[in-house]
Amino acid sequence: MKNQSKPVYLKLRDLIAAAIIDGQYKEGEMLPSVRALAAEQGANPLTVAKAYQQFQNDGLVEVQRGVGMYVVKGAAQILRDRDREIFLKEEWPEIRARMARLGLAPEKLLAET
Amino acid sequence: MKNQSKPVYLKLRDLIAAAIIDGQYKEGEMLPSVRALAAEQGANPLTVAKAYQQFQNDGLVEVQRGVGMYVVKGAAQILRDRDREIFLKEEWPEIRARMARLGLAPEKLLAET
DNA sequence: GGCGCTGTATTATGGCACTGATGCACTATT
DNA sequence: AATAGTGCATCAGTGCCATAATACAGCGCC
Repeated sequence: MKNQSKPVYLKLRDLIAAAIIDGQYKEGEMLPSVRALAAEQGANPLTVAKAYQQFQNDGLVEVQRGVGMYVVKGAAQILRDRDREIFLKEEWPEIRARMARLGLAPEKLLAET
Repeated sequence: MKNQSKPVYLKLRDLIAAAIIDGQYKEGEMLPSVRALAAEQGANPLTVAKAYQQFQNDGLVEVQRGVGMYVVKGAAQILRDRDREIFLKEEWPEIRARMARLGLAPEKLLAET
């Protein structure tokens, strides 16, 4: 009955990415250890590691074995640019199409915020 | 990397819902048979049946056993209203938050279409 | 009745993603 | 050396998804 609409490691990935972009995890500083973040989020250390893995592959964090993982310089910028690209190219068109189908008026949505 | 790995039966569900809302599958008319849609979409008949199942449960289609499944009157309206509700309450806030994080201006994007 | 079209139920199987427990390798500090 | 903190690899368990192979049941038409 573990019904999560979204896998935990992806949620964590988004959480971490947001933290980096917002400067909560600053560049050059160390990320929370897998065990620490796992305890904080009530997840498994391995699941957190899997989330971190994504950032290693992209070269956004550097691993010092036995020490910790550090945020690479310029990671926030890269991350934001990349996410912006993905959002505009892949997600936004779908959102627009869906709004059109549902007959939602853009002006209304903007007024409500 | 982003698997567009959404379950097939959910993709089909969205596809059918969109078709009903757009009037492609008109009210009172018959939906494609499970076998027909399966062949057309390159899916398994059982998977299509699973997608159709969702609409039966919601009373949006009526089953005439041995004949076919028919779109109930008012289904398009109900479907659109329900989807609109979900979109506004659950998805739109997240989209807004994400756009804010990425430094994207909603007015600009909405104006461009 | 016979044929062909509908949807439905059953059972089994393979694949794959997610999660978890345990232990190991490495490093810094004492 | 001892200790405690890192990340990482291995193995296993679980659940969902999709498919397959049938078989069954209702309806319309000839």
